[in-house]
Amino acid sequence: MATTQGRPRSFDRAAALDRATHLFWERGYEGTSIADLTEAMGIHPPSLYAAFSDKRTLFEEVVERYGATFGAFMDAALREEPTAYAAFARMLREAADEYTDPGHPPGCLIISAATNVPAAHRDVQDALCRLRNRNLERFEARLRAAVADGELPADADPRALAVFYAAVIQGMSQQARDGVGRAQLRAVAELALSTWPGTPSPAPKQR
Amino acid sequence: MATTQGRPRSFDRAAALDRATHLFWERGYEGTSIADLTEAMGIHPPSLYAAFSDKRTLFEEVVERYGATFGAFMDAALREEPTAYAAFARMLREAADEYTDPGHPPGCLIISAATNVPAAHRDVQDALCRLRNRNLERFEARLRAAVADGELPADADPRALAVFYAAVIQGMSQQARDGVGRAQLRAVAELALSTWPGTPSPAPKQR
DNA sequence: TCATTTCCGTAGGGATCGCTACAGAACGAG
DNA sequence: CTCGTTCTGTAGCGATCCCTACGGAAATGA
Repeated sequence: MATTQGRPRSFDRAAALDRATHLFWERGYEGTSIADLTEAMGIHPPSLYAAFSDKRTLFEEVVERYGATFGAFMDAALREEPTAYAAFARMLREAADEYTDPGHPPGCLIISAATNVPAAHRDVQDALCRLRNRNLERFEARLRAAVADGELPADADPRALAVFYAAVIQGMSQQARDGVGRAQLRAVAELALSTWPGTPSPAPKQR
Repeated sequence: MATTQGRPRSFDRAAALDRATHLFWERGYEGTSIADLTEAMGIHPPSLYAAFSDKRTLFEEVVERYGATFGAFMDAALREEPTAYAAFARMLREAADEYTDPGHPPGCLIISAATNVPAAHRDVQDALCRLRNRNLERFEARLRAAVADGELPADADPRALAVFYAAVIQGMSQQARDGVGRAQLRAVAELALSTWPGTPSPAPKQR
């Protein structure tokens, strides 16, 4: 009964979604046309619309899948690491590696795929903005918990630290897209970590 | 002799350029159409093309003017401040104020106006990328000079510091576009400054 | 085999894109 | 005044945008 009736789909839906992810990642929502997508998928428009509804819905599915795979390292770090410092250290270091992985486009799709949009498609921009701000709130919550736990001093500002680390990560994505290499992004991660409140200034290679 | 022949232009070219700057700043190159521009300028397409050649050339003039006005604070800080620390401190603090100025769109046009681009217009994206990378090299040159002067320790890494501060500034632009306020961006600037090599880690108040 | 269901390729619709041909309008020069 | 020059509005070009109507093709179920 699980078998579908009618003519079966002649292409691999998951592979097609991968191609779409790659294109949206590289050129953004507006920069990727249906013609680009169908050409990369090796299909024709009606097949795309039958499988993915429309461009907007396809993009949503791409973003969702991106968050569950390439973007999952952030949630994992926040969830798995025992201390806030370990979580942010892991996030920053993995971001440096992830954003410069030669196996896919540089940078982060959620950060860069919908920044230039006509007024009619503002909702796409807003959707990614919401995802970014949700991440920012997760950062802040984790840092607030660290203050409550005593891991961070009582006068530490969780909101400011959250915005700072989010800004560094977004800046790393932009730098990766501008061609900065992995080693330099790793150095950026270490510099950002050296601001951690209470960290002795002789960090890895100081003094 | 300075008087022009023929029918005079019926609109203020500088004011029209301001409107164009505002639109490109807010929606980016691809997100802004000729119809958007002519409507905001209160003119019709032939007038725009007579005054600004074409969309690409208009955008270049907008970028140039932006760099000479809103974006000039970076060059000014690097040129006018006596020490590298003072230069970067001023840049970061002025970026926080500039990117959240309610008098114009949030963030930086050069950072965010051409990130999602179809393959055919890649050259616009590349032009802004070159501007960003040129800034990055200026950062590095100033930091390298600070090492040579003895302001920074000999084992400081000018390239890594340059990428770090550039990333923070780009991240601040993105955060401003996502709605983060001026006070929080200022806090981000102070956190970024606290990584300055040799700075004592407790730096709640500067100057 | 036949009916049903679903997908595929062709072909194109309606809207918008950047841009421009054209003719009339507003100026200076003579 | 007329002439030449430059700008302005109308109107529309070809290309591309996202999307879909349509009929044939390929599968299942009877």
